[in-house]
Amino acid sequence: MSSVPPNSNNNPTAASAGSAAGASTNSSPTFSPLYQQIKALITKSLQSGEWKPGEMIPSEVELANRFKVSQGTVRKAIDELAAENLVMRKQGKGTFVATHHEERAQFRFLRLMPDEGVPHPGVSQFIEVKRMRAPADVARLLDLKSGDAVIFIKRVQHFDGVPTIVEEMWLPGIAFKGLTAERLEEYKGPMYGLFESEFGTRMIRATEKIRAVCAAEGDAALLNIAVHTPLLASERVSFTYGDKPVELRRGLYLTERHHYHNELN
Amino acid sequence: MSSVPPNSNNNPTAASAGSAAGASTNSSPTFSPLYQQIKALITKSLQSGEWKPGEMIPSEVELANRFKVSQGTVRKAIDELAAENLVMRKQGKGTFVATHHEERAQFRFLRLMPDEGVPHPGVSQFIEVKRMRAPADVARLLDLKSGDAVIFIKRVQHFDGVPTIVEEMWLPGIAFKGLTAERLEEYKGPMYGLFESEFGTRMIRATEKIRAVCAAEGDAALLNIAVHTPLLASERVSFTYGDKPVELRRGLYLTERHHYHNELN
DNA sequence: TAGTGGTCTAGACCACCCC
DNA sequence: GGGTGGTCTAGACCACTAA
Repeated sequence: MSSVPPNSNNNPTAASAGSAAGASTNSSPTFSPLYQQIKALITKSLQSGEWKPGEMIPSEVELANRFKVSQGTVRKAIDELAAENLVMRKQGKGTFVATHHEERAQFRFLRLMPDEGVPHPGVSQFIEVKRMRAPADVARLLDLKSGDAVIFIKRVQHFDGVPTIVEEMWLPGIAFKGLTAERLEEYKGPMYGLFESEFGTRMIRATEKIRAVCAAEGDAALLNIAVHTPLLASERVSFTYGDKPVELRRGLYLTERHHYHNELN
Repeated sequence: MSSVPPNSNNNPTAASAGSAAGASTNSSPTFSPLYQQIKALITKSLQSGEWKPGEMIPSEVELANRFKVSQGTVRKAIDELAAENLVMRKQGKGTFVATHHEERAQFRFLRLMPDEGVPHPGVSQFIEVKRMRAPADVARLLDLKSGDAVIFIKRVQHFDGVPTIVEEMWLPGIAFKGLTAERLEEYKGPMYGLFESEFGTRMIRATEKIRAVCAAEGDAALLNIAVHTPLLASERVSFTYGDKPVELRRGLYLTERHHYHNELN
């Protein structure tokens, strides 16, 4: 295996019906590079739970042997997974499945920063947790049918004793069966950590739309502010593996002692 | 040069006083990898204007020869520069210095998107352009002394005929000497394109802080809205090479038919 | 056809971590 | 000492672009 011409377009598994190897008349669909195929295979293992959040995945050499490719190819696949925050490399130790139970990951999805001092987790006050049928707009964003069961959560978050965020969340009822106010209240740590550990759903990406609005009566009362105080309104959809939407979150942020921080590159 | 042990910690230029090569007792400062040094050298050439925005930089092989390293090392350096949007690779053609004169780059720093339809550039209405002395807060953010000369620009941007953004900008007076209302008005294309082509300052990164506020009288008049309408208030500091701040921009965004879009990864 | 970036390999050595 | 990821090299071939 050392002096043969490399890369006869070997498919590392028997997954796809391989065809058209070295021929020059490859037409449109364009084959994906080996390392992309490896990346897809590793992602599938992550998704299937073969390696759990926080655990170490096999070493590069081991994966190279398993897939019958060079270490360099595995490396490039893992590089991309690390760039997408699906895994985390630790020199000298190994490569680990990313998890929401970590300092670093705490503020990955919450961009609201205190004007002064360092970011720190808030204190949750749950207002309501219930099962309901998904309204049309929620169903559309979560890729469900209108009327499908969803879990609804409403909470207020306090920072330094100041109520700052009021948010409503909708989660698919099937995947989050058994999520109750008690479970939420007794759980210490980030909510996405709970979802990951207890419900096997890991959020890996989100999109957010932000507007400015005026506080309505109910929200003003919860945040202990005057009606018509300007607030940031965020609508966030979070996705798990396979770009599947699994959470809709609508938040109102009080920006008197906080601001939404963003880096533009 | 083929069978010698590689990497005797050769410095590609005579820049730093090389020391401590293979010895095992390297103490704290930790040497940067070769490709990082190459990256720094390429960045310096970009900054000095050796290759201008839009131009092609030398090929990987050529740079490898120039720096006396392998093509793979140059490649890794350029990979990072491409990830930071300093250069753009085009397969089969070459690697090009990134520029703000491009479709792709138009909306890199403006995250305000129309609720319906595709993003498109707005129409500028310049309200005021003048030289002034930097107030303390502006000076601090631009890394100037209080009272240093700055260019002040105020404009309204219209989308589909609707005034949507009112923003104020401050630029260092020295770097932007000769920037007048006429120059701004006659220039077609993105403002950062003008700054890049006419003033040799390329914005490569920015940070943004966003809050919700109520429209004051003056802004309400400019945007043709009621006083106290909620608006997004953005404070953006843009940086050029070497993390040097070169623009402060304070904008108010009307979010009735637009929203601020963000991707969380 | 020649030149560019993109992929893949194989092997060496380094830096870091833990036993 | 032995394992992990990180760097660096050298050389082959592929895919795309332009003359």
